[in-house]
Amino acid sequence: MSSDKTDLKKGSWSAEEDQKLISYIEKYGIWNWSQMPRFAGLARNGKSCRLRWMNYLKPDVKRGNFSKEEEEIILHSHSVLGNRWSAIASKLPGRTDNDVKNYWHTHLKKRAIKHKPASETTEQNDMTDPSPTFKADNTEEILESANDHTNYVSGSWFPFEAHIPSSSYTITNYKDHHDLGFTSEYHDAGSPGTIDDLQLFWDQLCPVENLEIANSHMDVSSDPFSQDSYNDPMYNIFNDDYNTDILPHQ
DNA sequence: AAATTAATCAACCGCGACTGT
DNA sequence: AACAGTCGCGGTTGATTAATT
Repeated sequence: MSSDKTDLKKGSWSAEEDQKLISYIEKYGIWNWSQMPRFAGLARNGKSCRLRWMNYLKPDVKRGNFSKEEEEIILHSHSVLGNRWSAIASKLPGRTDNDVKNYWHTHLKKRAIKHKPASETTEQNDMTDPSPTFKADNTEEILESANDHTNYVSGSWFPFEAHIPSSSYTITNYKDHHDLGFTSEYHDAGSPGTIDDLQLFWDQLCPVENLEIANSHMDVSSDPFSQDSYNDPMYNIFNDDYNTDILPHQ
C-alpha cells in the first residue's frame, strides 16, 4: 500500500524536499513532527523532518568553520559536561548538537586526549562512555549553570528559555522571523515573575494594541495547541489569520 | 591518472523522558 | 497506574569528498 511506512523515503534530502519542508513550516509553523510530513507532502517520517530542520534548514543554523573561540568553548565544556552535546551546543549560538559532536570527533578529540594528564587518559570521555566525568563537589551547581542558557546564549531573545527544561514545549512561528531578526521558539516558563518578560517580548514582537497574553499561558499544563485551546489568545497569535491580518510581513 | 585511504558530516537508530488519556 | 504518542538526545553508520600513494 502506498501509505505503508516502508514507502517512506530515507537518505539524503533533495532540494525539492527541503523547499517543501521550509514552505510548510513558514506557513504553518511546527505543530507535530510526526503528523507534519503528511500535510507537507513529504514521504518522510517526522524524525527525519525534525532532524533536517534542526540541523540544516532552520534559519539560524550557522554554517562554516568553527572559530578558535568556539573550539575553546567546546573543549572546556566537554571537560565539564562530558558528551552532553546538546548542552554544549547551547553555548554556541547557531551550532547544533550534531555539528558539535561531529566537530569533536573529527577535530578536537585527539587534542583533548593529548592535553589530558596521564592519569586521566585511560579514562573515558570518548564516544564509548556517555557519562560526564564530573570531579568537582559542586556537580549540581555546574549542571545547573549548564542548563541556564541565559548566561551564555548571546543574541538570545528569550529571557527564560530553558529554565524549565523538563516541561518546555515549543511554539514556532518562522514566518516572520527573517524580518524580525530572531527565531521564535517559545519554551513555556513556569518560573514565577516571567509573565512580564513574556508580555514584553510579545509587545516587541507584535506591537499591537489590546493583544493580551493570558496568565494561563504560564501554566505548564496549558498547551496552546490542544483541542480546547482554540479560544486561547496564544493560539491566535500563531494561526494563519492572525499572521495575515496583523503582522506586517508576509 | 587511477587507486586507495582518510576525513567529513548528514542522516539514521534506539532509547529514555515527558505528557496526555 | 498503565499505556501510547511525541520529542530530543547521544551513538553510530554510510555516502561523499579530499588527500595521499
